[in-house]
Amino acid sequence: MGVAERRRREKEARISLILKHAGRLFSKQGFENTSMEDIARAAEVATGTLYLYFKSKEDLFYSLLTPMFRLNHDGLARTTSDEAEPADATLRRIADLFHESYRAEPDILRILWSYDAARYQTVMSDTNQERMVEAIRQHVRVMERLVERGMAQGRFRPVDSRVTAILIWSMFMGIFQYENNRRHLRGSDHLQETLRASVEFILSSLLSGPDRAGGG
Amino acid sequence: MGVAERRRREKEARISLILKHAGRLFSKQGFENTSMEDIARAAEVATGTLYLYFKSKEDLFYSLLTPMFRLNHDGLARTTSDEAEPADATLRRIADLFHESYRAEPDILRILWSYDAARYQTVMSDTNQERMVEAIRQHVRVMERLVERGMAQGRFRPVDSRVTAILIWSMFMGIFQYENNRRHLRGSDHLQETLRASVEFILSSLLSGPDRAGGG
Amino acid sequence: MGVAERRRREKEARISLILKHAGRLFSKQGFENTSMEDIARAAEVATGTLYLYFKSKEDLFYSLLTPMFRLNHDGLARTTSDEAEPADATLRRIADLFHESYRAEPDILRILWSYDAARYQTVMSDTNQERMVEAIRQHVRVMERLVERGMAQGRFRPVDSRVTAILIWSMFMGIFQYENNRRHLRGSDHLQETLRASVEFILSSLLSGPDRAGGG
Amino acid sequence: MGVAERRRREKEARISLILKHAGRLFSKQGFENTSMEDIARAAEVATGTLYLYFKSKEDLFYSLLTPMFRLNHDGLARTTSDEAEPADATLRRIADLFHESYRAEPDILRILWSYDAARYQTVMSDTNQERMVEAIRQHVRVMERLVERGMAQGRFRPVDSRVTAILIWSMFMGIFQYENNRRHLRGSDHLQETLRASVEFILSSLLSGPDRAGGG
DNA sequence: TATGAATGAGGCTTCATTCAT
DNA sequence: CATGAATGAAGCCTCATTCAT
Repeated sequence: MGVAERRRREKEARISLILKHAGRLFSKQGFENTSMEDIARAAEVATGTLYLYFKSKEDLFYSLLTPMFRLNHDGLARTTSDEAEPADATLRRIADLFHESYRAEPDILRILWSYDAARYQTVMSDTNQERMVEAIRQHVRVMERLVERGMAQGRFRPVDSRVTAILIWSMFMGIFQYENNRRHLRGSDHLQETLRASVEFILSSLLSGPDRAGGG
Repeated sequence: MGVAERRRREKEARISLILKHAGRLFSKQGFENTSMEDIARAAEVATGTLYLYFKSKEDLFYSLLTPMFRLNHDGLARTTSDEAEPADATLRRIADLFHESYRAEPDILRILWSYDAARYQTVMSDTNQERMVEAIRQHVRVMERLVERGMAQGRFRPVDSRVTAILIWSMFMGIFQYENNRRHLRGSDHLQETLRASVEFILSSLLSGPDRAGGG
Repeated sequence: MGVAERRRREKEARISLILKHAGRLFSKQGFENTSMEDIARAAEVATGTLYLYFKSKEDLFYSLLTPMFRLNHDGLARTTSDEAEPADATLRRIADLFHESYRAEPDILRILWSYDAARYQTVMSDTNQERMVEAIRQHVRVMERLVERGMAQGRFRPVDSRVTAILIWSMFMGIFQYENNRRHLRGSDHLQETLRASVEFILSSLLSGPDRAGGG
Repeated sequence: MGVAERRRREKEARISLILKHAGRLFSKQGFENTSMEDIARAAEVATGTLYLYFKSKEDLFYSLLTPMFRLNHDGLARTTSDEAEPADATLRRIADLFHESYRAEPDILRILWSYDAARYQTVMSDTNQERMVEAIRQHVRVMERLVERGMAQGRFRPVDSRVTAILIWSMFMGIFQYENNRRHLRGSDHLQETLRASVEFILSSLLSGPDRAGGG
């Protein structure tokens, strides 16, 4: 009994070990430039072991998306759950949530911001394509509801909440890409400060009347 | 002599034909999923012919960056050359310039917005890596000077011009990525309107005093 | 002691269970297309268990030949033991014996008729190769003695008993192959009737004088 | 012009060289035990070259069937075309035709006699399955018509022509298998004499009245 | 200069076999 | 004894690159 339990835990540990290294390699080198042998070597298992847990290279790649949904549902939902909180405060916390998510699992978030539907079409099943898109859509919807709340609270000037949500989301993703390159090339890490600056920038556009803030 | 001249022109035409099809295929299918034979077939030349003009697949890929610099130098420089123009007007024209560039050469611009230093490291020489980075840096610098001009003109509120330039640039690139996916998945094309909305959003943050505009 | 006895019986039961499923799979899918895991799953044991009883996949395969020898020794010997019986009657009973053997253990007989020395050379040890060949040789010898008996009885016209035995044996094996394909492709089962027709055909050639029969 | 012609001839020569060695290896070692590298090495070409001419290992295998149909249509049709010839004489010539075919292309004929519908199902497309089956069916039909002709000529006793055709065909294929094993194991080659003996055996069953012959 | 057939290294995947429990 | 997870060699196939014409 105890044995079965241990086995199960070891199996899960091994799977998540493989996923960790796979995510790291996939996001660093891309799907095509990462070989199954690379992953096996990094995770310190034999090539064949990968196929005990994943049906194919694609399957392994897709499995990385699942944790992303958890971030999505749990994290974002919790952060935005307090409807009474001023929208600008919530937005600041969202930026920090993204930043923390990045610190915890950079590879996962990178899959999100570098998602290219046209390129992944060849390597993703329709189902996974759809899951991916749905994850992004939900993120944008959270932003949209937040903007609406800000307007309802009288703190945000009236805007097109849908378009504004897209702008905010795009800005965040663009920052991830930019700062990631900067860190890779320069070694300097400005992600958090740029994210925060972007929030102030956004708020200085959205906040109405006396709340209007000066940027970062 | 006339013959040599014709030969030279034919050669250049052939090269640019190859580049056109290569750019199209690379950006549609990615670097690794595009074979040299794919390119040869699309350009209607033999496989071996590619190697007359490009030393390797990488070399061919890098050669696509050159036109990007032209956009950079020629287009952006010209668009921002009139120092007397109000910065907000210039920014609106920049957004349209980006949009036109995308219409003319979507593949080129995509290389820019999907640039991932870590991923390309394996497939790019340091030299080309540097050229790529320099291109982006110049773009950001143009934005930076524009923000500075806006402040000098008294039209923009005082901000950190460097950070703000990064935010603007990141927002543009994020929008390209987002709208490109949306178009691929939904078939609807909102690129120009989202770009324009982003400019108004930015300006509603930056413009000082009575000029402050309501967003898209 | 009773425990040891039970253990022994369980072991034998397990071995013969494995052999049953192995034979079924080998003959349906061929040696190379049948994996040890296939066999383990069919026999409802673990993969490793197979290696408790068989040194290798080859060894397992060879072990299937043993029952074939039993058919050979026991069945054929018994069927042809009555030296006083008219040879033609014996031949008819041999055909039925083959047919019954096929019904009981189709896989075993198939190994016999599809035996290809050149192909099996790579996968069989010389020893097993020899056992296989010896089995076939004994079958042919039984036929040969039968033909000789028929001639001695004055019922068969004088023929080369060796060659005739080969012809009969080849005909039987050819019929197995042909009818097996027909059944697989058409779903119709003509094995027994074709075997019987072949016996009558053979007898119409061999029987001398007034006994000469009309075929199938 | 002459160049194109030479190229075409070289290409065909290369294809038939590959086919020759592939056929040899496939029939000696079987489909699964023959690797593409084996074939490439035997034909003295690179692995990739095989894929210039054949889409897959299966495709290469199937391509071996085509020559078989030529034997079928051309050879058998020609041999049996003279409707006035006594059926027994024709049968003797058919046996020799088979023997010659075997001498010319043993691998091809072996594919025929070792054809196992159940086994090939996994490795053959339905189309090729059907072509294979059709080839065998045509062979049997030729035998059937021959038997009918023999009866019409009054040389053969009345029999079920269909069943008799199957018996003859099965006998031939069984002999190929048997003699091939014998030659492989003993080094002695009795194929032709056994085939001829089988014809005499068959005729001693079929021929009516005074023509009835004594066996080999 | 242009061609495209040929090359062969490298990637994904399967599976016989081992071994710790 | 029995298990089944882990191993890693080997197979099929692709494709960047070369070279004879």
